Amino acid sequence: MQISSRFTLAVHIFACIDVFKDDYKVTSDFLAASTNVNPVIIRKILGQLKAAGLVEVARGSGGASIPRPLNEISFLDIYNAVECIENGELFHFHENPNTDCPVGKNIHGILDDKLMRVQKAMEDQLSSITLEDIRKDTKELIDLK
Amino acid sequence: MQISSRFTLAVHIFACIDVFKDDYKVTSDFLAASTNVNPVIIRKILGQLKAAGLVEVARGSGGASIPRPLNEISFLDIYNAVECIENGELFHFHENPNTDCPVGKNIHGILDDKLMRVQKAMEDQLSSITLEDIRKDTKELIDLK
DNA sequence: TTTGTTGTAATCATTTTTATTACAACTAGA
DNA sequence: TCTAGTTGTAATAAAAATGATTACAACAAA
Repeated sequence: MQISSRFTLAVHIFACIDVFKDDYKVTSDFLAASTNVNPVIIRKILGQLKAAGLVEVARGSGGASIPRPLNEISFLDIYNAVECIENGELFHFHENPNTDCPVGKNIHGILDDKLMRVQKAMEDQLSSITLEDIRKDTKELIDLK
Repeated sequence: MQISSRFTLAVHIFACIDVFKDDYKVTSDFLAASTNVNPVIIRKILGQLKAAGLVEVARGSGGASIPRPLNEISFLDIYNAVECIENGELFHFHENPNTDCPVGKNIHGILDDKLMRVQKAMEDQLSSITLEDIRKDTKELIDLK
């Protein structure tokens, strides 16, 4: 199954905060309007990003901001903040393989290192992309039009 | 969310077919017993693998077999056969970002190439692992005990 | 004190996964 | 040819995850 839209939503949120930080108070309603997603969903994601120290959210007065340099926030940081993958494992195993079967008994052990390599390759790529890349590309596209 | 256990199940199925091919008729019930998964699920996965040309299943008399050399079947082949990811895209986007917002209008375009790189890295790793690797490791573990 | 906002609980609809029952179609062997 | 075992598939259900929505207390600034 696909990786939850929470991840792409989170990147969208960051892009909005950065683009509009000087001209608007970027509230959950503001972000909901740009993403076309319910404001409560936005607030949940902001809560996860806040817990990971990736955004600051002003209680009461409202508005989100980014407390760190954009090049210090990677896609992997965001992914980890919002994904909540069980055990941090990308691949799901069937629960109770038959331990009386030599294959059933060993399948997890046989696959673990290989699947970990796959997951690592993906996470390495995620960590190579930062919000600074997004900022540049966004600016370019906005200036263009 | 995690990648469906259909993938790890499929690898388990291949390992069983190979290990037991000389001593048993490897039916969906046999595989269900080793994986501890319902035989209908096994038959569905076998159907997907068959459609991809990765296994042969004997209608009527029963039993599955692998028609190709193990080193010619990669994890990516299996992943593609059973995953059925929508559009083949690993990452899910929120549906209707606001096109009146410069960020909403461009977010998909901005992210596409970057997310494709991530997906590609993962798929490249998947394609580097074959059933021959599984056969070796399985044999080793079984002989050991 | 008013106004706008956040954080969060509760509920619901939808989708996806997995399990399960049932049975027609099929094949090999008796 | 009949029987027994198996596959393919439909139908249904249960469980889990996602996302939407309503509601409201807590909060902070003007």
